[in-house]
Amino acid sequence: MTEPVLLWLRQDLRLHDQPALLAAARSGPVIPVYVLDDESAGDWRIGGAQRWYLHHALEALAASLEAMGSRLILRRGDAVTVLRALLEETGAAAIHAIRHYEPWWRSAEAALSDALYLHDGNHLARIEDLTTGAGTPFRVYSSFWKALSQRMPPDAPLPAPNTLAAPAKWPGSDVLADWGLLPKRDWAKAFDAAWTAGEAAARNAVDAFAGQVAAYDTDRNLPSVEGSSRLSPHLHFGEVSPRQVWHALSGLGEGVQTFRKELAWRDFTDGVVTALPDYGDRNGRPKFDSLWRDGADAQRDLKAWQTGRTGYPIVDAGMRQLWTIGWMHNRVRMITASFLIKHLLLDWRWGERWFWDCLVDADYGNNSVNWQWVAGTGVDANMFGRIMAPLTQSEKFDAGGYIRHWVPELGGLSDAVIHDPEAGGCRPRGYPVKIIGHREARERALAAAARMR
DNA sequence: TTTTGAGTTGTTCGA
DNA sequence: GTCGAACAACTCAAA
Repeated sequence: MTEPVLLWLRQDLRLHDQPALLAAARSGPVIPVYVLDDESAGDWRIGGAQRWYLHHALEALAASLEAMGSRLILRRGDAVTVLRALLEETGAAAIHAIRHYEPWWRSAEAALSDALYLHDGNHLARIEDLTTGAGTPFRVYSSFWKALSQRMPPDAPLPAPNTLAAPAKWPGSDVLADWGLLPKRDWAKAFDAAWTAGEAAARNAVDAFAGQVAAYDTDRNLPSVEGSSRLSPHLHFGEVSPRQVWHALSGLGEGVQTFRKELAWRDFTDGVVTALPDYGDRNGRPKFDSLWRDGADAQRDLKAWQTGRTGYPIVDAGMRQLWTIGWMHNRVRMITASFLIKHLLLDWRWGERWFWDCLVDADYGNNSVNWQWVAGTGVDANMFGRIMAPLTQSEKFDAGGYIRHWVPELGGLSDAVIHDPEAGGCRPRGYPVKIIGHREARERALAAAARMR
């Protein structure tokens, strides 16, 4: 009997197009392992919403593996320590895993390098292959896309293995329910209705989106329309790979190119955080370090933003959607983020942390890069002085239906007044007045930025 | 090294 | 109400 190998699963919870799984299967008996690691990542350990998702994703993956006569071994602790112990315990010859680019995973991979075989599978291309003429990583998306395009399409997705040999003896496993991943807050019901985790569900989501992608160009910007892909949690947990998505959408019309450009952002942002590992914690441009408000008033404003009580309907709708289903429409993410940073003049990291805890799709690269982009503090940044006008955006992208759905106090208002009830002379019961006026907020932010310069 | 052109997602103002 | 121009401004990528 040959020695078994460990298959270390992280954000790649699938059986199809899983090169680490295929390589492991070819080498002999396979012990699939998921390690719940709340230590390596420090403050970036997975947040509450993702724990809910992870619970269901692991449940689905374990069922698929069991259908193949295999198992999913669950362990908890620092990943390097746990895997070293498992190598010892099982006599496994090696670990196979898909490469990930979060800084804590890169450290763990380096620490295990003598036993670890890394495979590329969660990106459209190898990050290190995409560099500028000078050999440095891209900091500007459009240039990155140009370089990536030349390497597209990605290779065809790989099949799932037919069989998976079991080891002579299975190591012990934690019981998933004992991990306490399901939240104490009363989230579960709305989450259940919004998301189905698992590889099969991910495939269904891709199929459903394939039917809509032709209209993606216009519909993705309309919060009231289901025009975005809703694939982000599936992609984050690797229930589907980006190249599977790329190929599944081939030849489906104009919107495909636009969507693929969005898909490529995952690759781009992982390149940025590979070059700048603390990008989630540190301003890309240090001069912004002292721009933000602090103190009790700032905390009160943060709370109003988090709970969707700013008096700006589009902002409040977004924040309540986030809290309720662990996800927010992309355009509204921009509007709410810009509002926190510029209208409330609060540190973007406060918002980033909130998103990290609340989003089922929170990705270290995407979250950091996009917050810094909106804030204007980063590489490839928007200018700070470009302040989104929430009321204009709400009207322009026709968010009336979206607001009525997520802000029940405004459910009875017509499109004519819903974007700005105050200006329309409406004072709906229980809905707060604006926390700050748009013009006033804009002038305050611009003045603060001018002082900084 | 220097220069040049261009940059995910806008807003406001005034004609 | 609609439209185009002005806005403000810094860094990156490539020639």
